[in-house]
Amino acid sequence: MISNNQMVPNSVPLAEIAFQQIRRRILDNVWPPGHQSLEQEIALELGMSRTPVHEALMRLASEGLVEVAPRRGMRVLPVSPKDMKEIYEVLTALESMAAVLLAMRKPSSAELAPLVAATHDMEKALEADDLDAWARADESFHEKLVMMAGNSLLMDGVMSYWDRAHRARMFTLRLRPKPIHSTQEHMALVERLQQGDADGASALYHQHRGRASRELLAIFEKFRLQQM
Amino acid sequence: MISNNQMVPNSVPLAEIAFQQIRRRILDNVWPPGHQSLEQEIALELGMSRTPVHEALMRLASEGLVEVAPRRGMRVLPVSPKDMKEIYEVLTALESMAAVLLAMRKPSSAELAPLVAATHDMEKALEADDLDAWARADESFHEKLVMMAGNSLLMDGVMSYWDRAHRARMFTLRLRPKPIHSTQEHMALVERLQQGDADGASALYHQHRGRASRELLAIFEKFRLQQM
DNA sequence: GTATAAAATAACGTATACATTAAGTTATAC
DNA sequence: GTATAACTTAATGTATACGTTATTTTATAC
Repeated sequence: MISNNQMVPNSVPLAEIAFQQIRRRILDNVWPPGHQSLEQEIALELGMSRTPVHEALMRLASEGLVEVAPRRGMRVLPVSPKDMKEIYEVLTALESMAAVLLAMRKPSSAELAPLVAATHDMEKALEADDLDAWARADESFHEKLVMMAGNSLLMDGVMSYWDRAHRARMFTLRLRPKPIHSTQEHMALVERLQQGDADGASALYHQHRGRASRELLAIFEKFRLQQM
Repeated sequence: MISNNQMVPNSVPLAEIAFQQIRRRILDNVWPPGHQSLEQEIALELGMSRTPVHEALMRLASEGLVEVAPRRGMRVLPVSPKDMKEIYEVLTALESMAAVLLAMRKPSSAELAPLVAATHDMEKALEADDLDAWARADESFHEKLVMMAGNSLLMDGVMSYWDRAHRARMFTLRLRPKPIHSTQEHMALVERLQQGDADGASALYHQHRGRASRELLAIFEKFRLQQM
């Protein structure tokens, strides 16, 4: 049995692995909001020393997923209704800018085909009553759109903010009214993009995200989810 | 002589100090784009060990101010015209959202007074030909506006993106045409805010930032600043 | 029995030690 | 003389050791 202590440090830093692993546990609700862990515990669980774990926790804290209390390690942060409101406002700003940038490029229908395909996937998932598949297709639509805007900084920002909203969105997925309007709104948006109608695309996007945001926050209120 | 090695760790973490110190050197161009330093050198200069310096560098890298090359330490990143274009697109999205949020709150004139005051400071600075004072007043206007929007996540994001654009803006401050239109645009914006005209405020903000962005990029082209 | 003070324990921030790896230099062979 | 290979050097990533501080527990006094 090989038992030296640095078997595979090859090219992927342990700090990066720690970051990804902890992030995944949080996003998948394996570590639900309020969960606490000590650096030492995490290090042991991940088979590394405290150093890379500490570095990962600092990063996760700056991304708003955890808080590091002075003496009781990290704590997975809940997402309050206020947080969700703020996140959605930022996302609406960034994503509608992506729509504007894309519209100004006057994309061809060929270029927009993946968006149409994703929208069809949403429709099919809805007919099959597969909400998870619907959520995946919906995320895919928005991701493709932001990617096509051609601004990598914008893309990075959007992804970071998505992370914070992910758990709340998953939680409310089965509590909110069936998202029957989304496919129509997506198709209308694609049409505007193809016409190069930046203002129209922006307005539609604001409307689309505004509705989603309102629905989500209404559920939060309804279920008295002060935190989740 | 006291000579133990942990004299003043009281309350402010060294990693935070390292982050601030290095950030300031970069923003003030003490370490210009392209400047390289080794972790050990920085640690020596700041009177601490490599550990907190390493942590600070990771953070600075994630904020886009430096890059950590595999073996030659950190390197201060230049800001390319493409970077500036991307940063300004993101900032335009976030700040115009701030204007929308503020307008929807229908702020009183008392609340908006600081914005008017900052605009007057800009005017005075322009008359006195004091470009540094003008830049400070201009930044103050935008900062106050974003702060008043009441979304702390938005505020944090804007500040982070400002950091990246700061050096380029300082550099072009004396190369671009005198910013005589800014005060008018600011006053027009304040008027829209006071009327609660969210769409008008948003449109004006886009126009305002769009003009600034075009002017800045034109200078970059003119001076062939492939990087700075 | 309760409250306060002191001591012990535990966790993080930081320093230091170590190992891996990449770059540079030198030596040898053709 | 040039090219390739091996060795030396140096810098980071990670592990470990240490010191400080906060919390908890225990002991003592009222």
